[in-house]
Amino acid sequence: MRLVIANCSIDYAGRLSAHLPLARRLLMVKNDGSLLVHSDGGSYKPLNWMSPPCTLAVAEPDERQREAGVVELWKVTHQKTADMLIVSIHDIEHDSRHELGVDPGLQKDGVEAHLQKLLAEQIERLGEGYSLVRREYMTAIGPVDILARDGSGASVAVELKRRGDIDGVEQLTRYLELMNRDPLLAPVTGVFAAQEIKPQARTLAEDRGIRCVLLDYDEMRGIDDGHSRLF
Amino acid sequence: MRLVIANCSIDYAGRLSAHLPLARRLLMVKNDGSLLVHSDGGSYKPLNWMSPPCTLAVAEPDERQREAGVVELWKVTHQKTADMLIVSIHDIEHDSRHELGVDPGLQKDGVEAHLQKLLAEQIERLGEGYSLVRREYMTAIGPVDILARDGSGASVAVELKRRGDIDGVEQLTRYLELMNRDPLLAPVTGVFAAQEIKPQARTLAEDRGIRCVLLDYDEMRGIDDGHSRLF
DNA sequence: TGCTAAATTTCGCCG
DNA sequence: CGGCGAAGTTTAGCA
Repeated sequence: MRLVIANCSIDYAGRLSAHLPLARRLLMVKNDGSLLVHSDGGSYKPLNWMSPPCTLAVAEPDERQREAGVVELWKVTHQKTADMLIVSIHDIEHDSRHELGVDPGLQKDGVEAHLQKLLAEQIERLGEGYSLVRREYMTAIGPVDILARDGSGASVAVELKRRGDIDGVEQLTRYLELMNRDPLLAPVTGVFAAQEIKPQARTLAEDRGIRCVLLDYDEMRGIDDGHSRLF
Repeated sequence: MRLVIANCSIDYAGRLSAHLPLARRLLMVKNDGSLLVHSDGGSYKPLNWMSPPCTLAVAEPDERQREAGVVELWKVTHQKTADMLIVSIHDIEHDSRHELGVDPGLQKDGVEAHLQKLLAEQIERLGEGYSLVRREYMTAIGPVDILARDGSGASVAVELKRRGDIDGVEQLTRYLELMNRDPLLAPVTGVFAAQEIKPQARTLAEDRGIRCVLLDYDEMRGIDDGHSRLF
């Protein structure tokens, strides 16, 4: 990600035409080439933007533009739609680059995060003698929703979903493969827990020795009594 | 605006509950206290955010959090809705502040910016002998949409709107008052041009000696033939 | 992959 | 200021 604070004016031509007069703004260039133009107010919506897939090209300002004070021209063009965003930069106050990596992404929820908390508290739902190690157990490829131990003390990795789909099984499989290479954890077994598990996902999971557990959200919330919160 | 690049995890509790696992992200704190959390991909929508009006408070992590690697805690709370966003910062890579000032705002348009270009090209629509001086003529209180000269060489300030309302007349009035104090420009007359002019706006404009001109977008575009673009 | 409907929607217009 | 509807909508779920 590249962050630029600059005096700039902006023209957009695409599904509509729009213009931003000269002012100091934040230009956020994401790794995929997409651009967001933010002011110091308003909501989360940028003043203007270009969605991926798109490419940013830096052009030389022509003489007329240079006379007008333009020192750099950015042309951001969309691959398919031919939308174009032109940033006329007059003055750069700040310019920095940062490696952010791929984001693990939002665990959104009217349910899922809560479900995770509930299952952590009611870990015995997975079986007699189960105990919680921790939620969001970090691995090199991302956090495992819940790490637990079964009655015999063996590690159990739990993948939690509201709707249990193939993707979730694949995800858990990757975690298990990685964790079973760690002698301190191995052997690690897997539990795929969800409110609803698609037949395909169940078949795949059981074929890989992953146990499927259906969770009753209302019942779990009933026990929890709803008094507790995330904080 | 404050820009922070940090390793952080984020919890949101409000209209829903959501969690962002630990990862490197951009935290954008706007002047109104609102917060945007961006990753290096996706669209213009942040991973998470808090809309204004809200306040950001920095808290000390407790012992358990400190052990988990949290060096700073941000609590962003919404004034009315009691929504809360908690940013657990593990590591700050970058932290900078920037004064951006108030943004003049987007001149959006399926029409207006295009209309401005078209009228600039077809300035004779305002009357015999009219000539364009320039679009976006800058004044101390903002840019006048179009500055032109009439057949006699007198300055004409044009305010352009899609829907001509009282506000537009007031705006043009302010420009006219300012410009008429400039001996190089004065006397400056005003033209209020729009696709549609509200009766109240027309009355006010004509009362102030401002001429109203109705623009036919399709007709103007027809003459322009659609071959030209903003660039 | 294409559609359908919700969104922590945001934004603008109209009363 | 509240309601209604569109958005360069975006996003998520489902066939």
